[in-house]
Amino acid sequence: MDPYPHSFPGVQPIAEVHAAHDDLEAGAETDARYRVAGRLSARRGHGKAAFLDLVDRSGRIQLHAREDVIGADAFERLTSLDLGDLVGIDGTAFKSRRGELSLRVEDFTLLAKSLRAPPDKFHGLEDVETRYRHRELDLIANDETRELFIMRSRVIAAIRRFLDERGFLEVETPVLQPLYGGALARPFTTHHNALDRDLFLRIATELYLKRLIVGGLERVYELGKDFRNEGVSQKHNPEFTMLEWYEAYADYEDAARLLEELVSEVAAQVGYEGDLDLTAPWRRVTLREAIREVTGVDILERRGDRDALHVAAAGRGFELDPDESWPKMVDSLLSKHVEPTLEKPTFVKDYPVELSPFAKAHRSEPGLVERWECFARGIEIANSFTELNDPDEQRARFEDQLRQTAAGDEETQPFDEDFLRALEHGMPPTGGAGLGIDRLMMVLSGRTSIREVVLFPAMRT
RNA sequence: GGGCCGUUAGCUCAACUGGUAGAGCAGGGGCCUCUUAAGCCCAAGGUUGAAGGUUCGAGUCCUUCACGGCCCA
Repeated sequence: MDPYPHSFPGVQPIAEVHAAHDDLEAGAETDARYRVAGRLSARRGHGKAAFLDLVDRSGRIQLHAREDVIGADAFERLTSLDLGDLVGIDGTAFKSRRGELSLRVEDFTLLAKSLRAPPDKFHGLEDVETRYRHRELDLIANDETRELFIMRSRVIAAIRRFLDERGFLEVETPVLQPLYGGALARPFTTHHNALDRDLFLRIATELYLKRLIVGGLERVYELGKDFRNEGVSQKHNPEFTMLEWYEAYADYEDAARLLEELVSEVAAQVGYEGDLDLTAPWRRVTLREAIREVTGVDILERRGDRDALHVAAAGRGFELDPDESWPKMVDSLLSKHVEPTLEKPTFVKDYPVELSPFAKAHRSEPGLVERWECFARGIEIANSFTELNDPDEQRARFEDQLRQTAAGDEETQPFDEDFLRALEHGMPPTGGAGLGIDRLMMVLSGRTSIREVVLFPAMRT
């Protein structure tokens, strides 16, 4: 018997076999023959007969092997297979006396030998470290893990479908960039040998995508990996999947409507069964109001006055670092005290300009920009602006970032002359947004760690 | 970066105040033709995360390190 044959054509998903015989009565036989393949997950021997469980991506089915059906020699070979072996089965459907749909084995083929012991058939694989480092074992042993990553794939496919149907073009922009930008984060650096120059792994796709809006592509999106050189946590993996889209002639309100529609439709398509109500419209609240609700502090009454804000927050029992700038204090109040309380999907809108170097000034609120962040289950999942398209204003924002860099801030925005030059050709009014796909998966799956929704999360060595 | 907890057989877990490291599953040998965590009998399976230390004696106590989890920054 060849332990590693080359192929096994004509396999049907196990779920289809179940679907075809849903209403068969216990003890009933059929003439329906199927070819299935998968991994052997359990065996219950009974001398000259045996029950085996076979698992494929779609599900599990019981096999019944009888010596009087396949002959003594084949029976011996089948029952001496190890749990974990990959086998192909030809068999006839029937329902056992206890009502379990099964295949009576008529022929079988070893498709690949497993040389290592599989995880415990009952407890599965529980050791978290092993689950992350050897995800293949997690997928073999734990149905929930397999279902989660199948759902992730379906979510991503549904997102693409949603955007494609609305006239968005999927594009690809550089991952290796001479200058990083589009977010406030530290980049990974790498080196191009032939050019003998350092390059950065992108931290966002924002600036290139807006250059495509300048170029007249009108509606674009990119769904791919960004890289940020920061610590790992339950919410952060150094490489993560981000969707960004930009829509000409739209603003941040349009982007909010698109996001809530996208998420509610995608959730429905993948059969979301969690307890969050994701149907649009979602709650909208200004940043000022959100912070006031939770802390009682009015940030705008103390606009730009970090001492006054510090005192006001301390008076309400919220300690802030007195050396931080006013906008950083606002960010602290938001991320430490407000964000964790936002369970239901919520748009928090209208941010201080200092935190948002690419957002357009608010049409009616001085000192604020048209920006929202969207939160759910206590974490940020998306971020959006009415895009700043005035090149002179953008230049001033870059210059302000340079001053913050000089003051020692490591998460600032480098000056991007190519991007400014593009804006100088004229960018239409544009609404843009970024949606963290890993974060979205946390929300949809109810997982509290990003590592649970990333196939191979970053691990130490 | 700090605090707490964890790391024992391939997997899931035991081992009291320091006293010969055990079990179930998986794997091996046998019995068993409707079981489903099948059952029964037999045998085997270990550098207790690593390195030091205390002790007559360390899985257990101490120190350092590695990796992971949770909480905090």
